[in-house]
Amino acid sequence: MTELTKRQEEIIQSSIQIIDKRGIQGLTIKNLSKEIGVTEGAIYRHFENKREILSSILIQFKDNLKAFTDYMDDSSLTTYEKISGILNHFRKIFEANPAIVSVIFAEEIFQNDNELSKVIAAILQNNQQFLLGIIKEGQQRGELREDLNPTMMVDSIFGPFRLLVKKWKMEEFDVSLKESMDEFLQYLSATIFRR
Amino acid sequence: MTELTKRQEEIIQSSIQIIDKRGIQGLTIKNLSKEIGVTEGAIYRHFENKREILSSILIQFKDNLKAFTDYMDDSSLTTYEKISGILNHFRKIFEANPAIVSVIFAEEIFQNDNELSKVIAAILQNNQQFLLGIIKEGQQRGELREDLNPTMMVDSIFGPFRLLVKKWKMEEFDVSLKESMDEFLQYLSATIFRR
Amino acid sequence: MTELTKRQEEIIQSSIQIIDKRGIQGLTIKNLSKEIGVTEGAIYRHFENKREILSSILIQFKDNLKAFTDYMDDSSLTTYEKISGILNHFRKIFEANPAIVSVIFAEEIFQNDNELSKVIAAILQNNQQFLLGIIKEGQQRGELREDLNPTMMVDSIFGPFRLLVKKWKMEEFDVSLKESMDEFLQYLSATIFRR
Amino acid sequence: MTELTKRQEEIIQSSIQIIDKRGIQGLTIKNLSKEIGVTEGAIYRHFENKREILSSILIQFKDNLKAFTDYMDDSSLTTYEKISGILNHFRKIFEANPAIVSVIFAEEIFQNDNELSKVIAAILQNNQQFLLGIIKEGQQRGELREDLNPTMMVDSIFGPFRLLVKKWKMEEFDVSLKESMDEFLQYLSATIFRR
DNA sequence: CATGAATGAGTGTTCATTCAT
DNA sequence: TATGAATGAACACTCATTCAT
Repeated sequence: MTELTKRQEEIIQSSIQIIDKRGIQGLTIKNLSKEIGVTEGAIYRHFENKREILSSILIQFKDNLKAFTDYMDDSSLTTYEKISGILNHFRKIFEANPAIVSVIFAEEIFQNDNELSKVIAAILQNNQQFLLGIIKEGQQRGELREDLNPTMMVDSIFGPFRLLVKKWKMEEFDVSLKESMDEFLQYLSATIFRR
Repeated sequence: MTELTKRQEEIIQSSIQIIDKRGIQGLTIKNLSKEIGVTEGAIYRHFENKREILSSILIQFKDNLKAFTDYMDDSSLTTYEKISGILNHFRKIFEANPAIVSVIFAEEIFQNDNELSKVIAAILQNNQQFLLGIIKEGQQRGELREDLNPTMMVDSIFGPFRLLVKKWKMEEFDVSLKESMDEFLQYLSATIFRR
Repeated sequence: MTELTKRQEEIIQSSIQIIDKRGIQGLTIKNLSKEIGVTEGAIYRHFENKREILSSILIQFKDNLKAFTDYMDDSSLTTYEKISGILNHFRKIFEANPAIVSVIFAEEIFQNDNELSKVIAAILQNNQQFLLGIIKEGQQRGELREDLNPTMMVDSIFGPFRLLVKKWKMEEFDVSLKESMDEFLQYLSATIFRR
Repeated sequence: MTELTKRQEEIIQSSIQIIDKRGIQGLTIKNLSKEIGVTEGAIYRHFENKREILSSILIQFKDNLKAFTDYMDDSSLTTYEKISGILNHFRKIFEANPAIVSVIFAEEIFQNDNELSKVIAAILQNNQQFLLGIIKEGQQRGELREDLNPTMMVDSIFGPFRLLVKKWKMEEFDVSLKESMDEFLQYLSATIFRR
């Protein structure tokens, strides 16, 4: 929502990179400022405090997602297209900025901070609700198996997807995320879609 | 492997509890010693340093798992019994000590430490290999669908399982883990098991 | 002495206000610039540094006082009129700008700075000398009791006066300063003036 | 009330000394630890934070005063003896530890901190109430002039007394505090006591 | 005149660890 | 075994001041 200045973008990007490489404990103002090439105090011209930096990362991600789901909602696609659309959207985000995986898939990072952990929880909740809607609709339309619990279906999509992404990161992008995701979509076709 | 003294057990338990409640950043020697009711120096009688405490947590968990998989290997059970056996084993561990979820399912905690993150990776790897073996056997036996990629099946078991456990924790045990797990096993029956 | 520009006046007024509200430690260039509504750098267009601001406050006060005592000197008033004249002069200054009390009656503020603490000491010294002259004259004229030590009389005027003013501030102007000062003058009449 | 350890006493004494010499702004944990000859962190073994140090100074002073006024209350002395008793008690405190004057007579120091400024206000209030009681009793007994406002009498005792003490400090103990105080008591005899 | 960005030194505080007792 | 005191490095953050624009 709020526009970020160039320096703010830079700080956020560097923060994500640091968290990715060295974990949340590695994200110190000193490390951050060194990476950017300014003094520690300079950071505080651009963000009130460290929390605000973390908060900005999450809000940015959240806004991005919101824009996507809004767009998705009023599109007339098949259930399969919708589900693969969501996963591909995430994939592109991750491919463009692999470091963000370490932030988004590690809610523990924000455990310290009540407000931030609420934002993370909200993101997760939103995603699940959004997918749940699509799945229920898919069942009504007869595109998805009706004998399966919709909530469980949501978990059986996001659960393995997370694992796939994490593996891709851990194996340092040896396998293309696209390929393993396509395989997963095929797997889904074979298990939860009707034929 | 190494036997732990009573104090060491106490330290480990308290550490897990603290990580659960306040995250890895909350686990300081000061907090830990306060929780146990000794001075900070006393901790160092029992562990060389903080790393050793973290390391002990992981090794304990790993050993426990190893014992279970060893036992499981030579048991003559159906594939369904094996898979549900594994999940139930984890479930019981988590129910007995819910705090450990926050440690085991948050690999990021150990990102700082190369050696520790290898241990975590090994645990994950072991679990996956173990389940993969069972699944391949299950396919050969004709108990599991043969048209599905076995590796993908592993992910589609562990992925949702993780989500289930996390939800159970986040919702503060409102739903019984047993119930939601049974539902998940049913879901698996309906998707990857042959009928 | 030196004429101040409008912005300089504004800076000084805001500084006094801040010291009053938040103490000397609250007077930072950041706070100051925020209060005025400019950036921090802008302050340095008008004063060389923070010291100069503090210095200006004192010098302004000192000049004001000097003008008054000069005027008083050659006036042909009774001792009572002179003493009440002084106290009323202060009273009017304080009533017009209550915040200045926190600066003028808190010499500790300037303890850091040798030069500034000399200015404060000089102001105090001047006041005392001025009042001492009036008192000695009053004794010669037979208007004041001659059995009392003149220096002690000075203290017994300025001492309670300070307390009165501080109480007036602390009680947030519930009692009128005028009233309590009149009472004090009556008290003086009854104790050090001859009848 | 709370007993202080030797180190705590040392920290408090050094703090008072530093405030005396360099003002509240000079009291930093760095300065303090340097003066004592330990590292900065070491301070925090003995006080939770800087506030606690300041707080301890005040509470110590307050307790000391309370003990004295309690003792004074049930003593059968003349009004003159009581008043001179109080002033001499303060004098001895100040002579034994001149630096404390800079803390006790500079309420501004604690302006930052709501709780601490309340303690200072309470000390002042207590003293005034205590003296007020003595004065009213003195008037009833016919030892003090009855035509003078008792509250004003309190101010006319504490006001000049403060000034006397400050002068003694500023002039670096050139004049003995005892002497100027005796002179002040004489002055009081001549103005507010009956003869 | 003022802004926006930066610096370098400093602030209070916390941390893992050590060690004499 | 444990305590109590300490260290040295790090932490997030603030400060007065400078300077190109």
